[in-house]
Amino acid sequence: MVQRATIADIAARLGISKSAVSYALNDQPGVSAVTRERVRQLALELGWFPSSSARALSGSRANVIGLVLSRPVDLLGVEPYFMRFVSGVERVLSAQGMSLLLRVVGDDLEAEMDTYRRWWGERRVDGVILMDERFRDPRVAFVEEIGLPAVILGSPDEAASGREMLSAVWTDHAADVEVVFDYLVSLGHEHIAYVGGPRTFQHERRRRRAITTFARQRGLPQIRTVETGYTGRGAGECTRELLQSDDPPTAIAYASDLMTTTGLGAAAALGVDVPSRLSIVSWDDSILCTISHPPVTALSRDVSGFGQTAARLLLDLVQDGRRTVRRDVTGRLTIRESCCPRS
Amino acid sequence: MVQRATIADIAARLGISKSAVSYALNDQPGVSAVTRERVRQLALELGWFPSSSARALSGSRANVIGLVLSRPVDLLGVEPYFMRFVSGVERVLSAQGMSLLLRVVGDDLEAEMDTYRRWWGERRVDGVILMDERFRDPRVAFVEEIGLPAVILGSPDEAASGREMLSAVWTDHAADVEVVFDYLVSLGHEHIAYVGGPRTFQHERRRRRAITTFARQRGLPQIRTVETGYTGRGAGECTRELLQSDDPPTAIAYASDLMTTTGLGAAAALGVDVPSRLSIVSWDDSILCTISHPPVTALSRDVSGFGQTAARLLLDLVQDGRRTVRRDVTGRLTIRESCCPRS
DNA sequence: CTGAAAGCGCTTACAG
DNA sequence: CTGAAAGCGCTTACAG
Repeated sequence: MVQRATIADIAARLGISKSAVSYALNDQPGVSAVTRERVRQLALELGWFPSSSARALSGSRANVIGLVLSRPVDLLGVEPYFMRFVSGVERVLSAQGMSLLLRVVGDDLEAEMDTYRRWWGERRVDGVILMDERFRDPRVAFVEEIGLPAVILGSPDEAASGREMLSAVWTDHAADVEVVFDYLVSLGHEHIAYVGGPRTFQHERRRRRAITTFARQRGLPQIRTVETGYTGRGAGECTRELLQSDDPPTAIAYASDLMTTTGLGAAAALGVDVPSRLSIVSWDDSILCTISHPPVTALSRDVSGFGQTAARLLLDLVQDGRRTVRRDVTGRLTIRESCCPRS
Repeated sequence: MVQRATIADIAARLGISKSAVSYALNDQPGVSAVTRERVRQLALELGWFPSSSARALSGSRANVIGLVLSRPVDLLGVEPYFMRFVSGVERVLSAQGMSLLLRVVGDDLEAEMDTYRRWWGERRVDGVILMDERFRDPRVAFVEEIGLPAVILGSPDEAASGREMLSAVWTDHAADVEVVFDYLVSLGHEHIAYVGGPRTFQHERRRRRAITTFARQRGLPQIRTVETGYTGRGAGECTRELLQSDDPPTAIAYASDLMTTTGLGAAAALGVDVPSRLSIVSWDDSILCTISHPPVTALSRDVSGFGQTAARLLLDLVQDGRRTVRRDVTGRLTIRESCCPRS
């Protein structure tokens, strides 16, 4: 095992003070160009890296960002969304020499908040990203109370207003709804169902409200929304019920790829052909939509880019105290083979 | 923002020394039961948590484990394997008050090793898990050289022998091969193809070798193996080629769920019915196998449990210096609807 | 059982 | 431009 060098080693070998070494290594004024160069050279030779804990202790910044995934583990494994998001976050962080601390808890906001309390108490993270804003989200007041900088993925009005250390990235659900429903309506569909996730998620509530508004404005009373869990199972059951009802929809939009795929399976099991008898759209696009049969038309969004944006806003917040409320880009519809004009 | 308390605060409020506080909080002898209790009580009231960096600096352990995922980001997002593994690792760590540092790099072993060098240099992690042993894996010698404790997911003989700070969890590929191929052979299949990933992965090489051995021992020369990338695309192309060859297989086993799903699609596109004309088995089981049509018979393994085992071995290594080489449990076949007797 | 002190490896005013 | 010193919040021998 190679002994890891410290600035004291470098200082000793060069016959200068530790402070000079520190200044040289941190691009601070106070050292001659020659000394600076010699220090750097030796640091490189010795394979020196600054001790993260020593730096954190004196600099009072951990250079670590925390992310808690509070969803059922099964879901995390199978829903591509999370890994795509994480990789976007990670990309921005590692480019800045920062790290990502990851914690997986079941669907449990209390455990999530406990984690924040602990991380922040231990000075382990500089800030966190709050995924999936909930209805009356207790996390917002909580992070504010303990003073933990955060970025929430959700609405600016309820979340970020008046908060000191909270930024937000929000999605314009009305715009997304127009993209999806305009398309289906343009194909002649009037009877359209949206199979969504639980109302405990703020984005589900907003999407639903936008759908209702859309339906009223366009005079399409047959548009309806259905609530289920974010599980394949739930989406399958909903699909079955919808298709077996007296007045089945001719088009269904699902909140996630996973739900879409199961919905597709349920339709197939009932002998309802997609797309000739039923058009299907997924509100989220991933390879699942590509490999299913038929490939599914989906609202594509850059989830990794979303993660990058969230990470950047958080860095702005913890590094410069800059609060931001940013609107995420609206999704684009990727047309595949799961929709056709109403027969 | 609440000011975070330190042991100095507690000591001052109680009129005792910092060391007494430290001993009390760490269950060390040297404090009376009464003092200990008063300290604990106050720490609780003040919401005190030990500063992780201060602890790491004096205790010389970071209490953090590192995990680098070096796979194409697209793959990570869509292959359930990684998140399942990560959640297993995370579970063991968080139960011990340890944290997981996650880094996502493209398919790039150099970048992975750079990350280790930096993490270790910065004393940021106590050890790492090396996923997916490669053929002539450069990481093994590397972590040994820099003195970084590690657990490798791979073979014991080439990897761990003689290494000081390397544990291993290995898989008995011959046993897995028997499970899968015995089943297919029992259905009357003789002409079976294995569509696997790149030979740069040690587990692919071992699996292949085990398949070849199996074929020779059973006198089944028509069993063959094909190599492609771990992408849906590659598996689709392989499937097409196999099915359009002069002598197409009657059964195909795929290395991953994702490949299986694409393979299924390719067969459907060619009008080859599964299972009546082609039986399909996936070497990895996840919900993808459940939601596909037909649902796919798969080798089920407890990926999360695998992650837990890896994490435990790593903790044994960094906490007690205990090296272990453990064999992972053999997979069980979950029968679904993608196989039937050869017609 | 208790306290004063050194040390972990840095950063950063403060004097020269 | 350079060095000696204090401090970040802990842990841990070492004296009492």
